Amino acid sequence: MDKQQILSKNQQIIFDLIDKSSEPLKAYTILFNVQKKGIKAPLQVYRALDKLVEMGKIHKIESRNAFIACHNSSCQVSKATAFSICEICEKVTEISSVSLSKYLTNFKDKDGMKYSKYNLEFFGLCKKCR
Amino acid sequence: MDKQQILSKNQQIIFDLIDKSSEPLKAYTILFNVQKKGIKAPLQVYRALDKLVEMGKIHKIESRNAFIACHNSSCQVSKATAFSICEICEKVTEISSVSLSKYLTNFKDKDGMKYSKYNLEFFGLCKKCR
DNA sequence: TTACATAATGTTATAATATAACAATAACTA
DNA sequence: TAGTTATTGTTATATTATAACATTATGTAA
Repeated sequence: MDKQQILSKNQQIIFDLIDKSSEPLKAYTILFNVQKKGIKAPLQVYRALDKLVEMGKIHKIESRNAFIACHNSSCQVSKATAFSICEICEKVTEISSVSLSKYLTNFKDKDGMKYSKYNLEFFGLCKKCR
Repeated sequence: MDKQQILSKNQQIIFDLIDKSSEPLKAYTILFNVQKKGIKAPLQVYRALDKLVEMGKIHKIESRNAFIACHNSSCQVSKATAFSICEICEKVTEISSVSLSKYLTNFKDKDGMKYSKYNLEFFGLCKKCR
């Protein structure tokens, strides 16, 4: 899907909130923050989140049940995601390493099988917390 | 922590169930299956799961909220996990590739930071579903 | 421009996943 | 054997996510 596509009203409201956030946002945190904009129900949030993930505009941090905006300009990595997560301050950074994505995209398991889609989460301490 | 350590009663019951399962098990599926053994409450299950994950006896498949037994004999990979997940039949296989774990353990981000812990989930179609 | 299809929205209810708080018991250790 | 830590039991509740159904908006092709 094309990242340049136009967002619907709810999608735009929720994307804007996630995009301007400095940290991953959880669904109910999002809900709380967009209630003044008329989005009242969890399902409205989850539906927008699903679509935004599909489009590659945001990513879900699976280990945290939280969402961050994609910071890779290139579309093709939306199915090949890697993040670093600080175990103290919970800061999450999207990793955009060409060599890493090449390595993982080309990785073959012992049956010779390749996987076009993956999600990688690194854990450790960020600069500040070390 | 040492994988050879003795498990407590609840830990053993829950580990045995996960270990003999051919697919990842969810917490409430586990609960249902161990009620006849006297484990009645979700918290009893979650506490055992937490400990088993800590010990490296089981792993959590984050994208599925489910748990599988570790099938790597070597302890040192309990903090460096990789799985393949079939998007049709949901079959999950733990990947034990020395080159992959070496690559990821030695991976440095653009700040030169290394991460000793990671979780990688590959998605695609398994042999049967292709 | 209208009919049809598809996407998005709104709403209520409920399912599924996970933890808080407190009390009691068992196992380890000095 | 006293003190400490790990484990268990129990009730209640918090958090995350989806089902089901009705409605409105948008895109598309005759």
